[in-house]
Amino acid sequence: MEKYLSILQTCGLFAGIDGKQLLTMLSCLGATVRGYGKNQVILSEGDKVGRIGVVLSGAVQVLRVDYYGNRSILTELQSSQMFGESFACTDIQKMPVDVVAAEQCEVLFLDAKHILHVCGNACGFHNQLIYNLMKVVATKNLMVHQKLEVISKRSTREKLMTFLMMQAKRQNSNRITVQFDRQELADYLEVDRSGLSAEISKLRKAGVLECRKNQFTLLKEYHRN
Amino acid sequence: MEKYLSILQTCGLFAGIDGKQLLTMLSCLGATVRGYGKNQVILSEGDKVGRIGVVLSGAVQVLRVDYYGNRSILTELQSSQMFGESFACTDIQKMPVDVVAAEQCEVLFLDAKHILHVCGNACGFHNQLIYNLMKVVATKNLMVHQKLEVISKRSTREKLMTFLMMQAKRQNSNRITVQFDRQELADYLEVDRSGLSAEISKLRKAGVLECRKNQFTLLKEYHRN
DNA sequence: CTCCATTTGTTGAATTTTCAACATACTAAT
DNA sequence: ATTAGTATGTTGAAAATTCAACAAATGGAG
Repeated sequence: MEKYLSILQTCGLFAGIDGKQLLTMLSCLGATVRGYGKNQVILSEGDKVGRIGVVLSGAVQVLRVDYYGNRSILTELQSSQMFGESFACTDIQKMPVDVVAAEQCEVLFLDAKHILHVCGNACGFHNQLIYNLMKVVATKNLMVHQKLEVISKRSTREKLMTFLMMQAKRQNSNRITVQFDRQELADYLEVDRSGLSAEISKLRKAGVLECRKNQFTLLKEYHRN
Repeated sequence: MEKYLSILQTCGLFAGIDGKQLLTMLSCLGATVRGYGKNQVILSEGDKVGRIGVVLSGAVQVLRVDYYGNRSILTELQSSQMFGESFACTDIQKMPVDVVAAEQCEVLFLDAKHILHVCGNACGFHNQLIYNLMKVVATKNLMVHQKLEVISKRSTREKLMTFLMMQAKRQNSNRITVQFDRQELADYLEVDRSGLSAEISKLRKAGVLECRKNQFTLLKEYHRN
């Protein structure tokens, strides 16, 4: 586990917990590590809720696929980010989403019940852990809200621009590196891929943005119309 | 405060805390109560985050209004439900949404920092409170996910049917009472009101549902096409 | 370098949504 | 009961999205 220590220390769940104690906790929390290849399914919709995942390397996507196979990407998580925690903290039994490897990756799993319910060993950091978990869940909540703000927009153009401006703010730059390819971006924005490409073209011609592959640059203040 | 006791005891934040202790806590948490008339703004986008609201009576709506005045209703909260807690638990400073009285209502406000950070009085229930708060936040997360699932659908019909089936499941009946009027339902589903009305008509003619005012009845198993 | 496979861009037709305007139904108050 | 005001339903035209099919560009593998 030691080789994962540095990445785990940047995980919100373990904030304020030093390395030595973290290692002790891991066994207490039933930690296991597993690797996945690109597109491999990590958790399926309907799976039993109960394990919390921490991305150690690579990236995973949280998504939903409906009856007709329409893929909806909820979020992409990079290393040190968690998944499953929000569901593990509620009373639901089954995962409402899929988690899939966006690329080759390693995932650490923890038993949620060991975090939520104080264990016999009385390891003193439970309160810290629960406090941290709450912050993680709240922050996730904020992320979902942001996604909601994006796809609440009615047109492809507004969705794209809202998304890009949000990313620009987050990355604090007008040059934005998007973690999605076109199809994935369309599946994140809940729009048609070809329509998205067409819209990008228009915005480029209008001088609103530049785009090379998945590198976008916002050129001027965007006023909707 | 005593007259609100029974409603507060059904609030997730105070689960497992008995009435007497609850009353003691309230003053410790800086509780205040205020009433609002219909459509009155309770919190505005941009307001300082920090107070957690509990609906004591009536109902409130959490919504966002964009540049062009398009209203997007995120959720409606009934008595004993909370708002603001997810934002108070993160590091953001400003509310990203509005909270408005859906009807005449009373709201109890608590200071978030008193819940998050142990107070000098060392009231013993802080851990319980934080644990409860985590569950509330996680459950809210689930709600946002459900809304996301609804508006991820591409067409008005799919959005409506997904919403209705979700409500039917929740209310455990094919007869669904929707808490929104048409315009509000449209603003929740992120679609055009008249288009929504037209779609309801079609579904009614197709024998999929009945609808009288805000009472919907699902008539047969719905298979998309 | 060439070839193959994948990704991205383009286009027009079909579908759907939105918009605007109006008709009808409903509610509450006088 | 009448009326004013609001909510809901209907319609056609305009706008936007989706779909399908293909063209162009990209990126690896051999």
